[in-house]
Order: sequence, then C-alpha cells, then structure tokens
Amino acid sequence: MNSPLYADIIIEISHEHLDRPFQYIVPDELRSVLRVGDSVNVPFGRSNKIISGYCIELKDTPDYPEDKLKSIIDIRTGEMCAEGNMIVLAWWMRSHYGGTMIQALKTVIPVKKKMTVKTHKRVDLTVDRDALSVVIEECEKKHHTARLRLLSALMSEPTLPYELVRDKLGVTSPTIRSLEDKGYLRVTETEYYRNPVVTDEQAHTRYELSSGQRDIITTVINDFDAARPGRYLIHGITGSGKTEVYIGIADETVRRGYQVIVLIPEISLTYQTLLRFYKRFGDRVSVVNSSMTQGERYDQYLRARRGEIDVIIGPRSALFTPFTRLGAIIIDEEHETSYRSENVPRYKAVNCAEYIAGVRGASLVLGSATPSMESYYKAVKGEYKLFTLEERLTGGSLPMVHIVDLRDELRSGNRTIFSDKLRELMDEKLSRGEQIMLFINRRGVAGFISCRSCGYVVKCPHCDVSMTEHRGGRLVCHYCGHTEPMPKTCPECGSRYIAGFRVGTEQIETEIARMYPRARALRMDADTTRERGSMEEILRSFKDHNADILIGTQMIVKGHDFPLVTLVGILAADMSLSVSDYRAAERTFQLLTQAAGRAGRGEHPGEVVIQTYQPEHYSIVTAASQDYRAFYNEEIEFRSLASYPPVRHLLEILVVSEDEDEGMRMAQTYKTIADESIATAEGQGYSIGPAPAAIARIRDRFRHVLYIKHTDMEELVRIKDAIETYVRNDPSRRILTFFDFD
DNA sequence: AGCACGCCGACT
DNA sequence: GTCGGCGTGCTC
Repeated sequence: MNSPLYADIIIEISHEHLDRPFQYIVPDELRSVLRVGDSVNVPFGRSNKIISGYCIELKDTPDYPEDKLKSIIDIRTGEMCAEGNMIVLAWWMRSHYGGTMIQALKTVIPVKKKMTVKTHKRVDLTVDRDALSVVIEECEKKHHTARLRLLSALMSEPTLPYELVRDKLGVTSPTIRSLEDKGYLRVTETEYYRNPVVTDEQAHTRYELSSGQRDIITTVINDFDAARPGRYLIHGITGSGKTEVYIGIADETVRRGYQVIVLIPEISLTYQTLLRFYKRFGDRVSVVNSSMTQGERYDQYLRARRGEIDVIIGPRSALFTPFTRLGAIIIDEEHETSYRSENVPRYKAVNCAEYIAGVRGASLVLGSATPSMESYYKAVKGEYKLFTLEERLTGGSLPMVHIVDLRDELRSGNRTIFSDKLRELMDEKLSRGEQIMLFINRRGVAGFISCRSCGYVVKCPHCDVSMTEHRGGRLVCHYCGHTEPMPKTCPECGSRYIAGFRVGTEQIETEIARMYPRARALRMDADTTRERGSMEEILRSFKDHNADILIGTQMIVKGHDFPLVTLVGILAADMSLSVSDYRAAERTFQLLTQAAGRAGRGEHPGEVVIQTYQPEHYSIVTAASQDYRAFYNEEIEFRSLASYPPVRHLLEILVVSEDEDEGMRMAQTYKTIADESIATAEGQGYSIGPAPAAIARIRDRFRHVLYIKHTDMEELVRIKDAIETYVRNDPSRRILTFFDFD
C-alpha cells in the first residue's frame, strides 16, 4: 500500500483571504494520474460546494491536521494543465504585480474553450497528367460533365479544396467518391490551424545584411553557443533593418534546435513583416493575432506544445507559449504601451520576458527606435548589451523639421489651428499632388484649460493635475473633487485668451474642408475606427492615394509606410506634456519621433511641422533633431533628481479601512516594517508618508498611501512580502492592503 | 467570495 | 413561541 498522497490546491475564488494553497487528500484512483498543474474539482467550505482549482504541489506528508482534510473529487479533463515552470512563473508574477495566485495562473495558462477541431478536406490528384488526359477524353465522349469539370480543374491544379469542388464546381459527393474508388484522386481530411498566409515554397531568400546587422546576430548567437545567453537592446531608427536582425537571430536559434518567441505590439503586425517570417520559416512559424478567438489561440498553443512550430509571433500573451526548448525571446518596439497588461496581474511583458529568459536560459533581444527609459538605463549600466543601428537601409532621407511657436502665431493675429508655416507647406504639397498627415495628440487630455498666449495650464492646487471644464463654467479636479470658477483672464500673464483646448479631429476636418474644398481628407480616430477592420480600410485607402490628407490621433503614427507623404503636421505637440505623470516627457518624445518618421519615406524628402506652446522643452527640441541620446540625457537627469524610475523603483502601498485612525495606524506600522528592512539592506531607499490618498475616501472607506523608493526592485518585493506576511498573521482582517510597483 | 451560524426584534 | 434580519467568521 502506498503512503497517502496530499495535494496543495489553489481554489478558483479570487479573494486575498483565500489566496493560499488548501490541502486535499488524493484519492487512490487519482494517485497515478494527478500531476502538478492539473485542474481539479474539490469540495470547499462548510457546504462542500464544488469549486475548481489548480494543483500546485504534491507531497506525501500532510501539513494540516489530517482529520480535517477532504478529498479531491476528480480531475477536470480536457482542461489545459500547466507545467511546473508555468506555476513557478505565475508565482513570480503574483509577487511582482499583485493580484491573486489564481489570476496569475489564469494569465499564464490559456483557457480551453469548447474546442471544435477544425478540419480541412481537400481533393488530391493521384495519377499523372498523361493518365488524366486519357480519362478526361473518355469523360468527354460519355458526356460525364460533372466528372469532366472536376478532372480538368485537377489538370491545372492538382490539389483543390473540397468546398471549392462541391460549391463552385458543383460536383456532388457520390461523383467524387466514384472517382476516388477508381483511383484517380484521393480525398484527405486534415486538422488545420488558421494561418493568415499559406506559403507553398519556402524560398530561403537571404537579405543582404549590413555589417552592423551581422554584428548583432553574431554576438547574440556566439553568446548563446557559449552557454551565456545575454540580454540585448537594439536601438535602431525606423528603416534601419531591425526585422532582418530578428529573423537572423531566430533562424540561427532554430537551426540549433531551439524555439523562439517574437513579441510585436498589438496593432503593428504588418503584412510585409509577417511575410518575411513566413518566407524563412514556412509552416514552422505561427502567428497569434489579437482578433483570434480563444479556440484559435488554443490551437497555436497545442501546436507549440507538440513541437510542431519553432517560432511564434504575437502580442504580449504569446510570451506564455509552452515551448520545451526556448532559445530566444525577441521584443519589437519594446517601449510600446501595449506590452503592459491592463488587467490583474498588471504585468509588463519586458520584465516577464527578462525573468523567463533568465530561468530558461534563453537570449533576450529588445529593439526600438525610441527605447524606454528603463531599458536604455539598463543598457547604459551594462545590464543589457547595447547595439545601435544608424543607417537608413530602406532609402529616404531624414525629414526637415520646423518648430512653430504657437504663442507667436497668436501674437501676430493668427487664431486658427494652423500656423502660417504649416499652411504654406500644405499649399505647396497639395499643388504638387503629394500627401499630408495631420496628427493631433489627444491622449488623456480631454478638455483641459490652457492659455493660448503663454501656454499656462490650470492645475489643481492640491493634486497638481490639470483641471477639467464642466458645465456652468466651473473647473473640477478629477482626483480630489476640488472646484473653482473658470478664470476670465490668465493668472500668469493676464491674457484673456484662456479657454478649454478642445481641438479634435472633427474640428480639423471641418477646417480643412473650408480651407481646401477640393482636397480629399480622411479622418481616423476612435469614432471612425469603431468597426472592426475599418482602420485597415482607411489606411489602405490613404495608401492608394484615394485621399490627400489623413487626419488622426496617435493611431496614425504607428508602422505603415506611405511613400507619397511629404508633410507631417503635429498640431499641438505639448498636449501630452500637460498630463501629470512622470512619463509625460518620454511619451511626448516617442510620439513626436514616430510621427516625424512618417514623412519622406519615399523618394521625395519630407518635412515636419511641430506646433507647440513650449518650443524650448527638451522633449520637443530633441525629437525635432531626432536625437535620442540627447533626450535620454536630459530625461534621466530629471528622473534622477526626482527619484523616479528607472533610477529608483517605487512601491505604492494603499491601505483601505473603515476606520480612519485604524487605517492610518496600520499604514504607520507598515512604514516601520519597511524602514527596518531598508536599514538592514544594502543600497539606498526611503519611505514617504503615510498620507491620505489622492482620493481619500471612496464609498465610506478611508484610503491611505505609503510610498517606498529604493534602488533595488527586489528589495521592494521583499518589503511587500514582509508586509503581506504581517497582514496574514493579523487577526483582525478589517483592513485591505494593495501594492503597486512603479 | 459565499455560506452557515447566531443573536436580536417583530410577527402569527 | 417562531420567523427572518444581517453581522461575524471560516473555508484544507
């Protein structure tokens, strides 16, 4: 008789009080089958309600009074089960990004949706052409028209989809079967996986690589061969050939028998990029698309696990592809915001990738034209190997950039949204039949109040965020609720041109129609792209030169080559600078650089007009000169002075309580725990607060925040763990605690 | 989270 | 004397 077996189960209820393993007895009949990662049904609670959960550990001694243990009911068959390393990954994610273990498990393990195995029938010719022509002649004589249609189709194309034969050629299944019995053809049924492109020939087209490109590939692969897989950052301007480098690294890694994950930002999956991967890897590459259903994603997951593919390309969730021999993780446009998860656990793909690559011994390759401060900082410190690609291989020269001071425009009497310089250039380009893109940056800046004379922005005196205009001419702070009347004149310079900045894409469109009645304009924003596929349609239409001007929000600056665009107008470059977030300058720089990069991709040189109220701001000046390094130096100085990431890491602890004093006392206790931990550790750190949160009370619960800043992220994780343990042992569970990093 | 248990008031 | 209100505490 075996010794009894026990299993630690994470219950599928997302609540922090239940976010720990519960132990169950493994019944005899499940002994040999139950594995770590399996999804099981267990009785839970006083009423023994049946709840599902995941087995995260098996052991042969109980660590809970045995008479209180219940038994596992059964294994949920057909559910996806996770390997041990996925559970370790979920554990790491939970401790770094918060949330419960079950939430972490669910992001790492794909859910299996009712899987209807899609099959694909096809008709194959089984005899050679000469034999076939004999049969065809025979059919002609006998007036077997249906057979004739099918056989002559097979003459030109030896493989045909079954549906085509049945629907388009109108051949019924008895006819097909009789031909099959005679041995002329064969009907085969295969499981198929949805791939956007089917290639029959894997032309190993080798691109001519520059020495810079080859250098990167060689370094990465040599490190990998020497069993020292490294972490790399490729800083390469648009058009410098990063994709070829990715393909080269992936190719070499695959040749060595390893698999590769390639992450791309959600929308930038361009057809050309894809095609290049297909050409190299054929059926061994798989693409996960954000519009794919869960069943389709699951297909890809299974293929990966069965070892049927070598390369997966997809958005951040592709990071959790269960490859058995992972050799490299490549992240394109590493700075993109779509690499941060919106829901719990709010993980950052780049950090997770770094962790996964470390654990699995894979190379990590990041690439960007405008690297995030975090990654570049690591590169400067030597944690990443930095490569720079400065050559523009795709042709086209850097655009000429004009900065226009909007305050001067007002002073000289121009009250429209177009500066004189921009109008002049628009006239010129339109008369030459070239295309124009107008870009308005509206992210998070709905209706703030600014002075058009001096650029002053009305901010809340308590929260330092922009005030929003409400009906009845009052200004309201969306954080603390502070209100004040709308000022008549600017408090800074006395000008009366102070008003809500409500320029949107529609206004620009109307203005364009008035100014250039004969120009064809397209508008692309959240309103016009609500329907699926309409974004691609607008972009295609613009590319086909069905319009002269494309007006849009940030979504027009990503990807896409428009060779006929010779002018890009950025109407209010500093709008994103008004957002109260320490990343505001970084975002502005990235957006401007990308937008400017849209001009002059073809033969004609491009021009860019940046309109701004803050022409001297470094994020605008450096974006205009396309000087990333200069921007980085200024910005890191600011981050360093203000102790912001990446120079220091930030842990926010939110304490929610019904009793105000009790909450404050608890926050104070946490501070003591944190301070003790900081004092005993290496490196520098300090705590700020506790203080009432920006929103001090929600639904009669008081909120206090405590900030801990530290140079070492892992130290912050340790502090968080220490506080979590304290919370767990606290008998009065009346206070909720939440953590948030950076 | 979700459910049972329990200690109070208002009712047949 | 009983029904049901929700507050309290526990779940392997």
